[in-house]
Amino acid sequence: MDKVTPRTLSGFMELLPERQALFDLMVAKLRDTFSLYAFTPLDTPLIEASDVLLAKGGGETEKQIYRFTKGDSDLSLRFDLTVPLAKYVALHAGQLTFPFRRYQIGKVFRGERAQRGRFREFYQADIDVVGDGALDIINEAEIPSIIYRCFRALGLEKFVIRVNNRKVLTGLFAIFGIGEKAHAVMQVVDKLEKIGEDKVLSLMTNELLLEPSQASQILSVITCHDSGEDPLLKLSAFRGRNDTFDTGLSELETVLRLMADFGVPASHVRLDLTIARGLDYYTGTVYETTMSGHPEIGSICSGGRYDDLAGYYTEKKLPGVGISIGLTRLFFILENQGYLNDVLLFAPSDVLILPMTGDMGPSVALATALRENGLRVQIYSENKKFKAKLAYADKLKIPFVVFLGEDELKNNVISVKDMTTGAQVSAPFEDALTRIKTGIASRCNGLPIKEPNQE
RNA sequence: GUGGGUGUAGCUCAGUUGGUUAGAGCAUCGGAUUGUGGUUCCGAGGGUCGAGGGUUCGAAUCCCUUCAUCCACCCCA
Repeated sequence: MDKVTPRTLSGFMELLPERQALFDLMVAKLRDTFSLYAFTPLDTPLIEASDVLLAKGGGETEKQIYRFTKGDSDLSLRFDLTVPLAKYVALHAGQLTFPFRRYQIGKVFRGERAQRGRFREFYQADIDVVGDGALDIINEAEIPSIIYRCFRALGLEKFVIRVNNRKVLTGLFAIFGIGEKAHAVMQVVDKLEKIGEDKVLSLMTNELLLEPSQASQILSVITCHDSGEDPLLKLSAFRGRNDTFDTGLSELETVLRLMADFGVPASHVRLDLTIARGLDYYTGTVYETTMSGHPEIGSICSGGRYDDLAGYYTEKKLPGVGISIGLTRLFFILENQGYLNDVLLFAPSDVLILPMTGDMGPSVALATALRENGLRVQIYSENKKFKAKLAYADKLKIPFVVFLGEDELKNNVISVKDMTTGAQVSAPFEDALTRIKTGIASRCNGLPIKEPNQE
């Protein structure tokens, strides 16, 4: 009979057990950090009614969304966690307490061509604060500081949180008299780092039909950081000529100042006027975080302020600020940069019990006793050759193997083999337990813990 | 959606101008060693050379088609 070829679709990640355990450790670390900042966990369905997910409509979303029908239902897989949040908040606004601080970690789906660092199914970790009617700007500084803490908690050091403000850009473009082209200009400016100044300049003059003098003036402001100038200083020269600009600049100054108070060192923050983000719902502060050594992976974290999150679902005005971490990308960066090397000792259990008697009773009782002492224990119950049993422990990197046979039972001891050193001793239960526990304690079974303040 | 590269064992890849029975490393399994793993040694299994068609005495190799995959663009986490 012909077998179906087992395969995993391109762009869908599937990990072997050891790497999966590491991935889960990463996620656990993030959850802990989010909790520190008083965010509450949330989960929403993977599948939603298509009209709900596509309420915003148009563009890439519609092209990339996985959409299907089941009977008469028109359904779609969520392509981010922000739209489901908007629906959730609009739907349950009456029962929620605002400001609503939630985090959500889950899979999202995008039907685009897979590439390095680009998946069709990937995990996002979102944190958002949603206000009722109003939301203080302090949140716009706290959110990126959480990102900083998360990344440091994972052991990452070489990353930069780029901050910008859309009001500053739109205001600036209005001052230059190209307000109606602001959106298109932002899109082009966003490419600066990728295609370079000359190409952006030619796009601006040739495609967007800006005056060459306008274009170069705009660029000189936007790229002033590269020429060693202080962007804030450069920008303040334009103060007083456009209300939106003035508001944006004040916001930007406040956010940058508060971020420092929230504990983000200047080395990890950068006012970058080139980031604009194509996403429509950002109205103020925007963030983008990239790894210094990995430009090819692109952004692993981005977000910003939106004034009207749930406008497609409700009359209620619900402003918010949020950020989204691309966990699947983040995981590959952690692996590639060797941050997980320290935890390669990860094993699913601390002790493997090899029963040497026909009666499994004593082994089961031993397993129970060890588990009651907090050890992760597994009984090898398969009828294999002895060497195969030890090889099993070896392959899974289980640090201790316990033998329980006639000799041990007779003398009321257990034999413990330390798989790292090869040393083996027979000792009474309590003695053996201490031995194992000390051994386990010296192993690293978590992600490296680095406190943000220990620079 | 547009453009380019690559498809040979479970994985990473060799394979000469087209020429006998398609190879290596790793992995797997067996043995050396039936109450002792990792190292070593010996051995074994595993392939419709992505698929279909064509040229040829002869195709993994050349041509066409198709599928898959990777990269770049678009867009994005």
